[in-house]
Amino acid sequence: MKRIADSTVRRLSIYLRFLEEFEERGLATVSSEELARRGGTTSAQVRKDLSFFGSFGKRGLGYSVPELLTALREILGLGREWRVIIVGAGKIGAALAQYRGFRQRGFQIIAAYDTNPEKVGRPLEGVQVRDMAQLETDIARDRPDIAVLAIPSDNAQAVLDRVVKAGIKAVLNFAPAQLHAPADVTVKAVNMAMELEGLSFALTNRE
Amino acid sequence: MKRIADSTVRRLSIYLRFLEEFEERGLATVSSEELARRGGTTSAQVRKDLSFFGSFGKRGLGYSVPELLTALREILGLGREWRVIIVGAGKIGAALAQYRGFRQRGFQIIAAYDTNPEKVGRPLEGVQVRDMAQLETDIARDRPDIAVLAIPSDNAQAVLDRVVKAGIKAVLNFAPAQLHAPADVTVKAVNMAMELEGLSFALTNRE
DNA sequence: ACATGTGAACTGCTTCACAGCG
DNA sequence: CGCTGTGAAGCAGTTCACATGT
Repeated sequence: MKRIADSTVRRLSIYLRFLEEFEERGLATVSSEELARRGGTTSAQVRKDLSFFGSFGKRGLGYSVPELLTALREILGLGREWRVIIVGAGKIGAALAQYRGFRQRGFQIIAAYDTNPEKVGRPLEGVQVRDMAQLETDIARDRPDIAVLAIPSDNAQAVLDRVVKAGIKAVLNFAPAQLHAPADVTVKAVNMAMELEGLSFALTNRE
Repeated sequence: MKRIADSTVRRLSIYLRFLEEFEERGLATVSSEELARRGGTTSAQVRKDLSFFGSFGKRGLGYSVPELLTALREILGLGREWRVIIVGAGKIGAALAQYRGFRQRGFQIIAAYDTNPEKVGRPLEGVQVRDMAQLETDIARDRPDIAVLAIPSDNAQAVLDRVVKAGIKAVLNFAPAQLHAPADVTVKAVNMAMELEGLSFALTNRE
């Protein structure tokens, strides 16, 4: 398959949200123009994004909401359950564990990990906290698809190396560190400090 | 000033982190090559990024670590304290309130806001929780620079409108919703669900 | 000799504009 | 006629390659 731009995938996620909303409201069809307006982009962009994956619309009419919804879920791989582990049972790990948006879209949190003996064994927001020492054996047994790193920067690369070696191919990193992984492993980063610095830059450099 | 790409600003944040580390280790100079290797980019990219703001290096030698550090802090607007409010005292708000990386870089959290009377009045991770009803009057008095939205999607646009109307020009949004604001207001979004969907896509569409 | 700074070339994402089809 | 689907054009960000300064 042709390589798809990151920006395209992010917009597909956005369209998906609107379509879910439209479905709830019982709307039968939607135009690229409508999706664009809501998503802060252009109708041409919407059509181009979708065109990479097929022809989902009807000329002169627009897109069937349920049909496009199904197509987008398929494209994004949301037609199945993904097994997720959270590494780090601190405040951020806890916030993630209780986040309803995950389960809702098929991301099932199967366990959290921490080194702190105080936390190990106790449930965290309904998720079992296990000892980091078990990480490799657990991954071999439970075969999670995704690891979320909610740990300090210092250990982030070391822990990434461990989960990668154990066979994980997708990682979401919350540590404010630039991590390196093999090409067949996808690493996405959420860096709050960096976003704030972007705001600081914007506030400072406005004419 | 020429418009600076978002991607450039993000990379400057990354370089800043490495320079802080280099300074701690007492290194005097660093080359664009070294910064590139650590940051997962190319030396030409590093030099181009910096060139938008001036000439900070010495040919044949590289960049002075302390000098480039000072320059980057200046560029990113980190030479001052930024006043931040957190709207939403839930789990995510709590995780943000205790996050040490903020204060460390000059982002001072002056208050959190919530509608829940159980939470109002009690401190959250050392931050005072106030009633959302006071939002406008407090903003007028305290003049925060940045608002962080850690609230459910349903209210996110309404709350954004309120803080914008009260004079806030920079917003960091954690709600998984596409928000719209006037052009003179910078809105950055952190969307965990969307990042996970990006991973789902990557896992699904690999050849 | 070495590493920066930068115009030029390139790559790839976005926008345009219109043919195609319901 | 209206709106999609899509080549072509336009534009922005990245990479190249070398002149420049130490």
